[in-house]
Amino acid sequence: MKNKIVRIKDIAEKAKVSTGTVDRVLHKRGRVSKKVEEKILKIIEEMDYEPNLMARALGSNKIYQIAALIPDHKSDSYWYAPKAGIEKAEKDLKQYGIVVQQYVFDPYDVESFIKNASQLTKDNPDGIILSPIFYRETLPFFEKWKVAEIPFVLFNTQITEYEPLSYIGQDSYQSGFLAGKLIHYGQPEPCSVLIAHIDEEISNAAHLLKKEQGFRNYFSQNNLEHQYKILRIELNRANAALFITQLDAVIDSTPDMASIFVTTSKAYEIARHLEQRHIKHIKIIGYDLLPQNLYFLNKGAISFLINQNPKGQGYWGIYQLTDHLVFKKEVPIIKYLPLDIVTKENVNYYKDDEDTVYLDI
Amino acid sequence: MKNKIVRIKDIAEKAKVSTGTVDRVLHKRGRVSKKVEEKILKIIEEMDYEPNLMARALGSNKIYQIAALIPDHKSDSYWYAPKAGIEKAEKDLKQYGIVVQQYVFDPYDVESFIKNASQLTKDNPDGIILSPIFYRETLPFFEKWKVAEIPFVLFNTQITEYEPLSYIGQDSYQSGFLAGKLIHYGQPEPCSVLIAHIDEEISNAAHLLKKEQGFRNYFSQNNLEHQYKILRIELNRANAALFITQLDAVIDSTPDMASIFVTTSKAYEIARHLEQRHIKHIKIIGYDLLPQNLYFLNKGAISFLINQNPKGQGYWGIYQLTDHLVFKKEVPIIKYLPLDIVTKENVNYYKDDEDTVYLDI
DNA sequence: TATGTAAATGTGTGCGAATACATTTAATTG
DNA sequence: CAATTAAATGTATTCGCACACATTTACATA
Repeated sequence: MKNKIVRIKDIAEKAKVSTGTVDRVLHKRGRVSKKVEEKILKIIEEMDYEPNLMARALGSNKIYQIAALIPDHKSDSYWYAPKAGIEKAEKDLKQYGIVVQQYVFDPYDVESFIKNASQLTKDNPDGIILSPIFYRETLPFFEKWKVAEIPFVLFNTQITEYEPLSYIGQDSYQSGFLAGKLIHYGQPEPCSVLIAHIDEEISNAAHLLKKEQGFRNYFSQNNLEHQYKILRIELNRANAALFITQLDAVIDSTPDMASIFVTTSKAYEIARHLEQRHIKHIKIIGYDLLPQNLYFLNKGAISFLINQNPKGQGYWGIYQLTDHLVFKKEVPIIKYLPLDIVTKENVNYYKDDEDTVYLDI
Repeated sequence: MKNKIVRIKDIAEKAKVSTGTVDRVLHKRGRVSKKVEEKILKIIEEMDYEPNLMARALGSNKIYQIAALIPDHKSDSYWYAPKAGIEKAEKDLKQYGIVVQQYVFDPYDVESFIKNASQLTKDNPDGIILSPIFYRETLPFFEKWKVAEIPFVLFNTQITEYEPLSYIGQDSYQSGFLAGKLIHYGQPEPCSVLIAHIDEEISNAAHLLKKEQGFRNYFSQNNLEHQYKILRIELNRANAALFITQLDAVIDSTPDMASIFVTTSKAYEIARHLEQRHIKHIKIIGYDLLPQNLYFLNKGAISFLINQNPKGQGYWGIYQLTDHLVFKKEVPIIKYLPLDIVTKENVNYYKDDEDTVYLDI
């Protein structure tokens, strides 16, 4: 009942030492005799001491430089949201001494990535957040950061070598699985279904393959293989004519195609094309709430979007780093964000208004 | 570039007054000459002063008593989650001087509500959070709290008279609308659909009616009225035999019934009964991730659950009060939580593990 | 002009922790 | 055993703000 807040001073009194000694124990700064250390630790345990985070942040009066290595949203608007999330987090956490320096690279240019990553490394920040979209080129930097003991957080794309402080993103496999369910639920009759990978070099994009695999497994695990024929296609918008030709080819040669699952955020490209051809019976499921996708979602051309919450990913990344750096909290190694099913009727609550605050129970 | 953090002291220096005077202006404590006040306000504006919230909370060293007037979860397990959310928030916000006192009433006993509300009022807390499930009986207390200038936050159930500090919950109408979509999407062929209200006195539960209305409007707005026949039923578990009789009656008299929309968190009761009768072709859509619901969701007996995030509601309520009391922030009058569509394939990411943290971008 | 008084303004301390620095104690050496 | 030094422990100040209290100013009144 009467749980008064325990302060360092209280611990010190009880242990009959000074606050300085307690502090040393709390921060493992050494220079404390084993005997005393043990006694203090025991008392801390007993009294259930919890540091006052505000006093801590105030007293240490430190500035933490966090580096954000992110793709340029001018090259791919998907990256606008993580950037926004990062900036929101910076604003919220400024009071704890968090400062974020952005290093923006061109997602279609490896050199640009390397250049920025090098500069970042030279600047020696206290923490790093990045989306490691270039697998091979990222590894050497991980190595360096490990050596320099700079914690780094990954978002959007997961790389398991050189264990990061934390990964924030979705379970790609499960999201594909979920897409399978949504298509199956809306299409109980036998039909053909198309998986469309758009705009990514599939060989280098492990998460797209995972999505595909999850999707396929939904049908196989539910013994639906004989009812659903699953096709796949890789498209690239760089060559618009080819894009259309290839898409038309598969559509025209598959009269019973009922649904298309787009594994990237480019579902709107398919929707637009189907609209131009006045095809209405093909349902589309895609990812992410880009304005273009929302347009077709509201028109009914896209049935569902799975929200990867890119803004939340950015926000969370900074948040986790802050927890680690400022509050010395333990941070979950993997933070899977929910697989939000977004449709015309609930999209309003996922669209991002500036005031949304991320909470986490 | 060089935006050093602005402190009260900086303002005082620039205005050539003492920090005390600036403090008085900041807190509108009066006792400052008009001329000086204006000057200081101008400087505050110019320098874009933002108070250091930690220093503030630390310096004021105040304890805020928040009263939580909540239904007993022993009477209805739905209320377990909000309570958990409130307790989580209390734990997280303890460091800011937040203490929550719970007043638990029996949701099936108006007297119990009144008794607790009276006691609460007598205890004169700094803020109140409640779910006003008894409409009529709540209003007089709102009146009192308004007079006493105690901010109160509503969750789960919205009452618009006596504007509260904030309402946290879902848009019931829209959630019904969404349920309509989900049923329509999974059931494109003409059929009958049942709306089931379980365990609530419908006349007093405005939000259930809103759900029903939203549900019906989905079909009418999409010109589906002639394809879908919508039935409704009110059931009460208090009389188990009657419950079953009534349910069976409507099922047996409606051979083309394809879906049931349960407007409360009791979808599992329907699912259980259908299972006992070995009926598998009827799809169920309900609310909330109660363990019993999850059981049938994972079995496939319940197709979708709309997550009202009751834990989040509780958490958010306390959080908003804290923002208001401690940080003097402006708080959104309505905080609609998203209409999460939960199905077997994504339920894992909505289930509540203890460590989840609510974030809010 | 002296005095009383309210309004206006200034000052000092504490909140809980971090940290630099000061002091005490113990161990080691010639 | 005193001198030296390293290890262990203690103390004072700071962070930015709130708030109680102290002080100064302005103005009215006798």
